[in-house]
Amino acid sequence: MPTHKPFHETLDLTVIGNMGRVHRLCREAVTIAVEPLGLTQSRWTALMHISMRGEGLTQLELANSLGIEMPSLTRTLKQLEEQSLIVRRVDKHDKRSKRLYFTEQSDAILHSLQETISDIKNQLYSGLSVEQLDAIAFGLIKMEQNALKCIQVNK
Amino acid sequence: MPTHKPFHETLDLTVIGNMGRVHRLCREAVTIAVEPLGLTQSRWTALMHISMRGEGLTQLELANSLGIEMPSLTRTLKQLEEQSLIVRRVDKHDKRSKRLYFTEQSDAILHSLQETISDIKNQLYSGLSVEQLDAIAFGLIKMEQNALKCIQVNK
DNA sequence: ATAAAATAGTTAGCTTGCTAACTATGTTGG
DNA sequence: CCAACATAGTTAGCAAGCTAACTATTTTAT
Repeated sequence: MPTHKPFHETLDLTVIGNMGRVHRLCREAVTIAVEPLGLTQSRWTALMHISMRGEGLTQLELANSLGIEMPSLTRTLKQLEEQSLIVRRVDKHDKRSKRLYFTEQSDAILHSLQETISDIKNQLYSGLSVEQLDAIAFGLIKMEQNALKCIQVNK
Repeated sequence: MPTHKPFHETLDLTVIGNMGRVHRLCREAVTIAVEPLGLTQSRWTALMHISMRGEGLTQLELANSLGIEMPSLTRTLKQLEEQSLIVRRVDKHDKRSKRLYFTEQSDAILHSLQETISDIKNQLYSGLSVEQLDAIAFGLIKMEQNALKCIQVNK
């Protein structure tokens, strides 16, 4: 058997490694709390962003807001439309675009979502000061920029 | 159409939202650089952790190290074994356990991996001080604990 | 004016996380 | 001692991210 130098002497991907797990757990925490509403993680996130950005935004705008690609969003929106929580209407001036609107059914759900998420958010961020949260947010943005540059160069 | 209060007045999931995207991009940056070796993200991560923890660890130990569940790991290890980059050997004393070992083929790959990842890591963390990275790591760990508590309570 | 390029969205299929339910082995308590 | 429970690993199938390749429009450039 060959011998191998341990990676940890030259390599520390702790932050990257932790991020995925923490992200999964945070989303799961919300999803469990929100389960009675029949919403998965991608669906409540999408609803939340539509509400945040305001009804009538296009799918592309929503995808950018969510930081995901269009095909990922298409699936989620299809499910939300089947649940009658949104409608997709073709834009009058540009027939390629579809704009997103809420329905009567989504009203109650949105209020419940808002309260639940606000509550969970407090629990997730508890013990962390605004400064600490800012530091994390700053670090993440910096790492995102670095990653994009890195991908650009090597692709 | 019903009216809706915008979420952003009461809700800020920026950090959580960013985490998933940043994590994906960081992993992608490494995966692109490492592509010539024929390794996907889950496979190079697993190899790296086996190297870090030392050959001969069990699958369960590796799963814990990676922060993923056993079934997720089983698939990745099956692929690595098909690529002849690891072998799984049943433990002598506990026939339920399988211990993980490198092969002759993995030797060259591991060295190349180590160098590439070390390089990418520097790029990803560039512009961030040790203090800032510590702050992020601390924040992530705190949020993970909060999320686990939250899941426990609501489940 | 129209042919070519760009853009919005969809579909198909991959990756990698998950849970639930299973097998096989090991441990423990009555 | 052995029945019940616990543990390591696997299999099957879901969730949600992705890219590549497609359609249908819109814009641009000759």
